Amino acid sequence: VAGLVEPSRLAAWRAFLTAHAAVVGRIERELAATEGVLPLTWYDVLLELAAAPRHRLRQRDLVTAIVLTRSGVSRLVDRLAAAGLLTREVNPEDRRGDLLSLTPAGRAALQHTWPAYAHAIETYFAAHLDNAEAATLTRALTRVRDRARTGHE
Amino acid sequence: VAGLVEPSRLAAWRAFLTAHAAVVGRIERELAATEGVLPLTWYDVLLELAAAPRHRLRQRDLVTAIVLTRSGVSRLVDRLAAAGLLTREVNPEDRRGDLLSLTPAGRAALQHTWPAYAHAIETYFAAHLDNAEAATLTRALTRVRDRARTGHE
DNA sequence: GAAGATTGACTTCTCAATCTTT
DNA sequence: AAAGATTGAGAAGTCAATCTTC
Repeated sequence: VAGLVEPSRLAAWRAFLTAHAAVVGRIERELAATEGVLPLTWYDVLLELAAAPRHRLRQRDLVTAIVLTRSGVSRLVDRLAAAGLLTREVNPEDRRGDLLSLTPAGRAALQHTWPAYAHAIETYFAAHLDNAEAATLTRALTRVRDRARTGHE
Repeated sequence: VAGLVEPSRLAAWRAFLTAHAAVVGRIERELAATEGVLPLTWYDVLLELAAAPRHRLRQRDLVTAIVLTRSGVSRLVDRLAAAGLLTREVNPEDRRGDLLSLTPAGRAALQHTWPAYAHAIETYFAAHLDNAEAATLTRALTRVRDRARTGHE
């Protein structure tokens, strides 16, 4: 298990994998245990919607934003729609993809979830980073993510 | 979507989540497309076994090493055993948990997989980090992981 | 034909309950 | 009772094939 990858970078890779599993697992279990709070993925979808130009998105846009396959997004959106948190509206300008938009209930759920989510991020992630580390993580991981997306290789 | 978490740390959190999904997804698809190469989780289990003191571990040890629940480990080990990559041997000193050990086939698969895996890590992760970033990632993420594990709250 | 979305079949994981051994 | 492991039921994602609209 050596050669081929420079040791300090291999260590970074292992830390990246295990930290993700440990922290995300923790946070998700904590959210699941809290009454009326949305799971992480649901939150992400609604957040993207809230942040979108006219508060409307096609599923296509979610594929890259939340990093899921097309079918994964389709099923996730089904669940959110069934829960009444968003609606699909026909897009008159391109009937291939409906426009998703937040319902009032979706907006409320988003606001209600944020404090619990923020608290979990703070407790299990943010509190353990200093300013310089946070900046480095953002810069390095954003670069890594974008290269992986653009098919780099 | 503000307050409660310092913005630069929130950015780090978002980058952490999306980078993980993008990079791991990429690497797993690449390994899956390569003939005779093991999936990431399988590799991790065999690697832990290879690195263990007498090349033997209980499932219990895998729970923390590869960050899965007990039942997840149980099912994963089932698959590896069915594939002939490891065996369960009764532990005479404590019959509650079998000892896992690599078969020759498991050892061979490990060696055969490493070059492909190393190449993928290099291409989609390591190549995009400089030395300082790699060191910071390891230090910061290891700390974060260990705090999440110890129930920190 | 290409792009957006959906669906069936399948994989892998989690939780909760259970069993065995200590 | 606690620790290690397993199992049934269910959740959520992937791939490949398919359908609709551009």
